[in-house]
Amino acid sequence: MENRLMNSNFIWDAIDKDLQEHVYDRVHTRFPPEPNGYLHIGHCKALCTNFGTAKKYNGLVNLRLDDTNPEKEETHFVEGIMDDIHWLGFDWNGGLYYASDYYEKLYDIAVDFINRGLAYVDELTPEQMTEYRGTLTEPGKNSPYRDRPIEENLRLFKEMKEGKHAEGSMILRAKIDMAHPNINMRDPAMYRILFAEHHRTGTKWCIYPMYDFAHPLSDAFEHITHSLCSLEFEDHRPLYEWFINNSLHMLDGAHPRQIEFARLNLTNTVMSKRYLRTLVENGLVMGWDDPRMPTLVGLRRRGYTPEAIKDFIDRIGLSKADSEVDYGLLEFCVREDLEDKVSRAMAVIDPILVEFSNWDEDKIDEFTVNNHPNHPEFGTHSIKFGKRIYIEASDFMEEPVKKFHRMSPGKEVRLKDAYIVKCESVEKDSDGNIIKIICTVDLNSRSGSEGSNRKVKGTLHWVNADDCSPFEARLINSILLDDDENAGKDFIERFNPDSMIKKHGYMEKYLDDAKVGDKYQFLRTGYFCKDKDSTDSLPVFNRIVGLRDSFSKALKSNNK
RNA sequence: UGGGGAAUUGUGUAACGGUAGCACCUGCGACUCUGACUCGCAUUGUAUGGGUUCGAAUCCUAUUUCCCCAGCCA
Repeated sequence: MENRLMNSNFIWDAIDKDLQEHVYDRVHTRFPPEPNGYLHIGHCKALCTNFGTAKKYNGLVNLRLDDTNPEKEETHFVEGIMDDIHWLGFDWNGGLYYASDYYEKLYDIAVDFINRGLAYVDELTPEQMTEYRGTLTEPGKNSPYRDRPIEENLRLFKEMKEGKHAEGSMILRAKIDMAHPNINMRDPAMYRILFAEHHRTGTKWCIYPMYDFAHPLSDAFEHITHSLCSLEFEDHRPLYEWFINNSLHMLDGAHPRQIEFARLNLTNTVMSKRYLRTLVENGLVMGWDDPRMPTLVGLRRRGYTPEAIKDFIDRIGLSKADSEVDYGLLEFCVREDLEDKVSRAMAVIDPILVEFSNWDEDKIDEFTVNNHPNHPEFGTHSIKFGKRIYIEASDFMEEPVKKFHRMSPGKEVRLKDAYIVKCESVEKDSDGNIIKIICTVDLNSRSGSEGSNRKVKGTLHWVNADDCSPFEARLINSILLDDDENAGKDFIERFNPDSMIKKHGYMEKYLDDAKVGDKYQFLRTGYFCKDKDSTDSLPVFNRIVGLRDSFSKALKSNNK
């Protein structure tokens, strides 16, 4: 399925050309997440692009944890990232690396830069730095420390490393051009002082390299050929080249090429780590793996499959144009993948009681039903039919709208795999709420018999009231309110209080055997996945995605 | 207002001077013991103005709009 639809894209065109012109004779990519959170669907595009490209060219791909900021990074995120990548079905055949593995090497290169007058220790305060940087339209100006002697730079940088200077008191900067039209080239920081504990190197270091310095050199150390990243790094590319070109004598010939592509945006989805973190930390969701979260662990818990996600990434293509993909495409991919993979079963989410007036109290009929309508190899299971059943409350209307092919007074409807029944009357409580629907069963219409062959408008799913299990259905909606009314509000205020609706319903006994993670299609209501919150007495099922529903769509457009 | 990018149907993406295609969405129909699946049909597009050419989404030119950059984050 991988790369099934992606016939070409501008990156592969560029690589083809590189190979043809012998700029490179192999392809080696890397996926460099920062371990400061869990991977989300947005990372997935970068992930699939780097892993998929390596695979297409029979090349290698490295996993590199870009851990140059000790203040944000944690080991359990590293583990989570590796677990997610494996879950997707990828493996880093080029090896596992950490930017922190290169601290020593990077330090040596930094010293070499100082020796060649390409870097200096600056003692401007952060505020002064900003001021000296200039603006988008005005050039910056040189720091008074810019031309201090090499020996002094060497001594100061060493002292920085030895912890002799306070955080923020000095930094190492590349000496490029304070008047450069590209702000990234105005003497960018290479090292800052941070007395923080690093998840891998502990307190060994108190100076840490910046992304712009560490990343290109890490690529070079690992002999990466194509460094595929997102568009916001496009104007860092000159810097990327600068660091590499000025380190060539310290490298063994490797010269990676950075190519940028547009990142994934999805409708009704926030992908900023900051917001996801806020949701977790404020307890608005149950954790990084909450089924509402666009994280891979969240999508996985909800029931999305790796195949569906990878197919989605293939379908959205790769380009440099900013875009926003309709979430419906992801849902389509999930449905398409699950369609031929999971068994069907019946569960009523919003139950209403139906009683049959012409059915004896103790009479029970039993049916053998297919687990999948198009795949006999999925086997069968049995269901029991008795005097009382539950149907979906929305499948009954006392005064039906037009084209309502469901239950209403005087009309016949088929109960899936059982009988054709007719609604005779309803019982209401003192407030006028329907508490029971009275039906008659057409005894000649038993499923499988000749009498069952006649056509009736609708077929409903149901469960036997005396032979079913209670369960909790979690219906998942958009995690934030994204309508015009909420557009300008703070993220927290935009959290959708109805993002997860819990319903108590009844399911057929067949589903008692489901294990956490098992997926089913609940007939007519959608695909569901058993959640880890399940208990022995109350199984919990997340709705992965609903079925396509042309009836409710038609209803909506009629009402407009 | 500096620099770097991008504009093809509702959405996403192809077409690399020669029939604007594909997928999703949407609509209509067939089928159906899931209003699902499946199948068939259909609608809608080259940001704008000039130019080159037999021929332009593609080349030139002038505009317009949108995105990114002023962390000691990545």
